[in-house]
This record gives sequence, structure tokens and C-alpha cells, in this order.
Amino acid sequence: MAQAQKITPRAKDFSEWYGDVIAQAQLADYSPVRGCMVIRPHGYRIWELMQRALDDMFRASGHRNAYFPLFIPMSFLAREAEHVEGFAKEVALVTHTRLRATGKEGKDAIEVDPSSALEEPLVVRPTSETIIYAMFAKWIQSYRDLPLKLNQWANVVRWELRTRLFLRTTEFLWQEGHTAHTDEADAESEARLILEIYRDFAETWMAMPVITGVKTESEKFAGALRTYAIEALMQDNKALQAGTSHNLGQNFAKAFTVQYQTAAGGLEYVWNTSWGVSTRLVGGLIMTHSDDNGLVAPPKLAPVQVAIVPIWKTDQEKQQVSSVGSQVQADLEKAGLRVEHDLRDTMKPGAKYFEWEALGVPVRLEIGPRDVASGQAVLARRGGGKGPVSLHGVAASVTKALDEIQAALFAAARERREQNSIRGVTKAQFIEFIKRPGGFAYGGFCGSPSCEAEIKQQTNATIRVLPDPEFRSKEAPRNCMWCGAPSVAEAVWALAY
RNA sequence: CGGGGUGUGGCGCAGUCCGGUAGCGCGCCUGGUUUGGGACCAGGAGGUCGCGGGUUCGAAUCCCGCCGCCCCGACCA
Repeated sequence: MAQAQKITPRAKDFSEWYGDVIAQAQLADYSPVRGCMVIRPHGYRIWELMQRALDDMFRASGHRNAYFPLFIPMSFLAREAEHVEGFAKEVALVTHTRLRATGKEGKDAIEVDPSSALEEPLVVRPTSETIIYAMFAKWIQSYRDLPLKLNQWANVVRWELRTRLFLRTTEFLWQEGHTAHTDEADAESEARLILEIYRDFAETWMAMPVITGVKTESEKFAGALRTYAIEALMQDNKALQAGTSHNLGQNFAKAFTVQYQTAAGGLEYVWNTSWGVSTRLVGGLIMTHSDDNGLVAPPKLAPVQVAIVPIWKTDQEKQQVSSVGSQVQADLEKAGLRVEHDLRDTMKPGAKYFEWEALGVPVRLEIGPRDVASGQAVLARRGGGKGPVSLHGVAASVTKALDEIQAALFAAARERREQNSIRGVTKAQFIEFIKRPGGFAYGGFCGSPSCEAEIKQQTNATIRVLPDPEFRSKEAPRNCMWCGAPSVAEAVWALAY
């Protein structure tokens, strides 16, 4: 499918640029239902690659997959007070189970059958804590049943007013892990372990640097004791919460009576954790690396890692270069790479280059008659740079190039984040910084929710996390950057998605 | 919910003020010539002009009502 539609430059309108990249890279499209999106094959492939990597990590750390139902009794949601308050305003409900024919024409041909009303409406899961812990209550009897560490890949629905492709849609795909433990320390180390897995995934696979830390009371998950998060900085200097891990304490255990008998014969409530990442990660990937030519995908998650573009004039040349191209493709695939050999003859090579670039392919191999004659191909990198490579050992050189690209993307993203971070901010600096370049602002925080709220109200900035030691400034801030009271923790503020 | 805008082939738009039965670019299809950074020529396909009603010999165009979508605010995270 050839196309020459232009991408709005990032610098001109970031939001339009984002949408254009998604359209040009054929990642997703709008659905007829407001706020919902269709994930197209190229976009879904990225998600599948993410899923595979994460799933392997979960499995390696002792988690097993299961599947819990889409529908949850409405009363379940109400059992945990904070939880219900957090989701009440955005749940979709099933209230009826039948339609009936009216005998009329067109849109009026069917209507809801009033006699099919459910006694208790069903909630379409916005998250599954309630249904899962109701089941845990049945399965957990003894300390010998613990820890119980499950994960599920599922879709969830949150009725959002403002939606954006991948970042916030009415329905989205995610994984949600749910675990039960004998004590707080075990639950805590689980929540931290998962946070570390998320961080590793973001950095190693997505080439997206993140800072880790804990959320403040006002930003934590409804119903959790503590929420940990990884936060990334997008190219427009807005923060993206890319993954969360919650220590749920015993809140849900008490609400759903999830108890176990101790070795000593006592009866205790379990300690739970829950954690998730979603298709929002795809949005994060796009906004971290892509440019005005389209998607830039890190090699490890690129649906197509290598595009081979043959160049020919005569039929004889075509036969020659495509035969060499096929051999190269076989070599690369044997090395485990994802390769497309672009033999379309309706398009000139240049048009193919632009198309593969928009799709985010990290490496392109151009093979023309002159290359065949000299036993080489031209290797072009998505980020720029072109040069000949020998066809002998081409798989090794391509693999090396992909590794270099993966590393370079991460280094560049981390460099950009540091360039757009300010430490030890004063109130005056903060107000200017958030307004103009934007980015991560590190400063002292007094811990007062009212101070936090005032900052948000006046600047729109929120505390993304109270960073973990590794990310804290060398010198701990003494005073709250806003009110001047003694600081209880360093905080990172930013405008956020 | 309040304010503003907009709805015309797949996409982007013109035509609306001054009613006469729909046009342009891109894309798509066919054939030919092309092919080392977005090819060219020729010939085609494709539209109940958001929906309903009204005025008129005649409505994309004028009038009334409704609906969708977008932006800002509110709300939310």
C-alpha cells in the first residue's frame, strides 16, 4: 500500500504528530465506537512481542497464567470502599441480556427487551481484584497454599471521557498479576520484584529509560497500601506512567475474607499484590523514539527488523538480485531475525525506503546489480547512516547493527531525559520549568496532601513518584520546594499523560 | 453540561453567501514505459453531499429540527 501522506512535524504539533505516526505505521485505527481503537497487525505484533518477553519474565519468577471472567457482580466492586470510589465513575454495566424485534425498519428494528433485566447488574471489569480475590478465598486454606502467584492477559474497560490511541482508550489490553502472601514483607518484596521486572523490560526491550519510585497517597491505586511505578519521559517532556505495582496490604483480603491457617494453627488474612502494564506501553514506545519520518522501533520489539529492498532494471537483473535477496533472507532468518524481502514491482525502491522507515524497520538492506557483482549489500540504519556490508557473514553484521541500534536508542533516550530534568528546584524555577521546557523536576516535598494539591491546581504538575534511592539527587533537599516546610522526601514532578 | 467549530468518493478539501442536479488533489483499478531515495503517460472505478422535514419547477446550497465528530472549559487520572 503506497502512500505519501505527510507526518506533521513533532515540533509543530506533538499530538498530531503522534496520531500521524500511528496512521502511517499502520499501528491502530479509530473504531466506530467512540474512545475505542482497533489495533492493526503491525501494532498488534509489537504488543505480541512485548507480551512474550514479559510473560517469560513472569514465568521465570514463579508466576502462572490463568483467566478470570470479563463480568463481575456489581456488589463485588462495592466491597472495598476506596476501590469502588476509584472506579465508580468509569465502569460499564451490563443490565440486560436480550434484544427483541419491534417490526419497525432500520435503527428501530430492535430494542432492549425490558423483561430481560438482570437482577444484579454486571460490571465489565475495569480491573479484576474483586473477582480474583473472591476466588482466592476459595482456593487458599493454609499457609501451604501460599504464596499464590497468578497473572492474566486480558482486556479491561474504563469509560474515559478523553481518549488517545494506546495511551488512554475505553477498552485496552493488559496483564494483571495478582498474588497472595503470608506476610507483609513477602508481599512487599513481590511488589518490588515486579517493579524491577518492569524496569528491566522497559530498559532492555523498549530502550525506554524509566525512574522507579513510590506514588504519593493521592496518586496511588484505589484500595492499595502502596503503589510503585515506573515513569518515563516522552519527547514532549510529559511523563508517562508505564507500569504500576501495588502492595495491597490486607484490604482486599479482609473485604473478601481471604484467610489462611498458620503453622501454629492461627487464622490470618493474606497480604496481596497486584501489578500491570498495558497497551499504553506501545504509546510510550512511539513517543520515546519516533521521529518525523514515522515510527522508530527498538530492534528487540520491531515487527520487522530487516527489510531487504532489491533494485533492478532488467528482468535478468531482477532475477539476479531477488535470488541473492532470498538467500540473504534465509541467512538472516536462520539467525532468528524477522525479515521482509520486498519484491513488489509496482513501487520504486525509493518509495519502499520511505514506507519501511515509516513502519519503523531498524535496518534496511539494499541489494542492486552492482552489489551482487561485488558480493555486498548496502545496509541502511533507520536513524541514519548507510554503508556496504559483505554478503559473507551478513547475519553477523546485521545482528551487530541491530544490537548497536538498540543500545543507541536507549542511550539517546536517557540522555534526553537527563537534559530535561532539573534537580533541586526552587518554587520560582519550578513554575517556569514546568511551563516552558517541561520535564522531570526534582525537589523537596513536605508530604502534605494539601500542598501537593495546590501545586497541581496552580501548575497542573503532579508528583510522578518519590524516587527510589538510585534516582535521588546527591544532596537530599532540606525544604519543600513549594511551601518551604521541612522536606520529608524528594519528589519528581511533571506534567503527565 | 457550557462555549466555539465542523460534517461533500478511502483520505484531505473546493463548491454553500448569489439554488440549476457535484469537482479537485492524493489513494485505488487496467495497460504500457520505468526502477540505486517518494516514477510517468493513457484509460477507468468509486459519492442517497450526516439524518429527517419544509420552501421551490428544481436544494450540497435557503428555512426548521435532530445526530455525529473535533477543539476549549468543566469533570476525571
